[in-house]
Amino acid sequence: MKLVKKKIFQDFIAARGLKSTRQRDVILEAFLDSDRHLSIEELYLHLRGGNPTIGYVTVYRTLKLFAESGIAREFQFGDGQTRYEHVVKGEHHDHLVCVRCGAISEFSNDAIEAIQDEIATSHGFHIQYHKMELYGVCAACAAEAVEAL
Amino acid sequence: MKLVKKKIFQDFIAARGLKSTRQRDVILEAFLDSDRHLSIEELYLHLRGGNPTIGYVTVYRTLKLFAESGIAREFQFGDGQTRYEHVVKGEHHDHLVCVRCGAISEFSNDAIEAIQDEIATSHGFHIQYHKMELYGVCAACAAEAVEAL
DNA sequence: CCTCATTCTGAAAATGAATTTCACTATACG
DNA sequence: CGTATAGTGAAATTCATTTTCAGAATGAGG
Repeated sequence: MKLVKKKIFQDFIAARGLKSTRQRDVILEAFLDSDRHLSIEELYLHLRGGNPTIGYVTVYRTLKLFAESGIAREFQFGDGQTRYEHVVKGEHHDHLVCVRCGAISEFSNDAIEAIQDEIATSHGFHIQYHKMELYGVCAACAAEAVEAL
Repeated sequence: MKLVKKKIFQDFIAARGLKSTRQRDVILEAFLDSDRHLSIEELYLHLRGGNPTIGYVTVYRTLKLFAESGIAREFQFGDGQTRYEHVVKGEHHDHLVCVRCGAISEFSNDAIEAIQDEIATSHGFHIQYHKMELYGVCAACAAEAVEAL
């Protein structure tokens, strides 16, 4: 899957007449290896450990490129930072966001997608994509809360 | 419904030991009369027509208060501005967002809510609230696009 | 009605993330 | 190689949000 995404990005770079650079390689590698749902800053800080360092702006621009190429999606979970996750076309999932610890987990459900299509059709609406997030307390935090009593 | 929301907000103000002011009254009235999904700036600009004028900061703070009191919800639809819509507890709906004209319409669907609960349960997750947005082209924009051919 | 402690208001300043600019550097095509 | 083109990164800018602070309004207790 990682190789597929690399290939997609390389093809995108080539088709656009863009160049392959050390920074883009390093950022792509780190991005694909990372946990999902990274913000620009998180990825930037992670990369600063590396050597030599890569600028914030380059991380920012490269993540935008990833999104344009289709290997990443942009997200806003309400904490003020834009987050990126790696995906491939066709793949889709939604999120469970813990309001206590901020953990983000994923799920997907075909039945919901089917109903969404029905709703859209009945409104004369042509869906391009959707976002669904369930906010609440994750199992780990709930357990912790019980212990604390 | 408008009266109910006013009452809720007044009770909230009283319970918190806050004061009732002309500005809050004006903002509440305008907010409840307005179309939903207003940004701070939109509401501020709308109010500037009035006389005398109310400051941006006051609109900002008052909308936050509305959200705390439970008569409003905060939203991010990806255009960089925070939007507020008026709701009452228990009421819930989701959104269809047109990527061409920005129009936002609402829908609600019990089947989806039921599935969401199941998913949450199977993840040991305690849902507090959820957000679901379908992005695409609305009927009006689709019609326009066809005409333009 | 006054008094006055408390809260509000709103202009201005600060913050914080995203985005642009620009001088310099790296890439890659010929 | 040489050079046109794209990329990089520090600094500056933008833009919405949030905080600060001095003066104004509110309302509870005289």
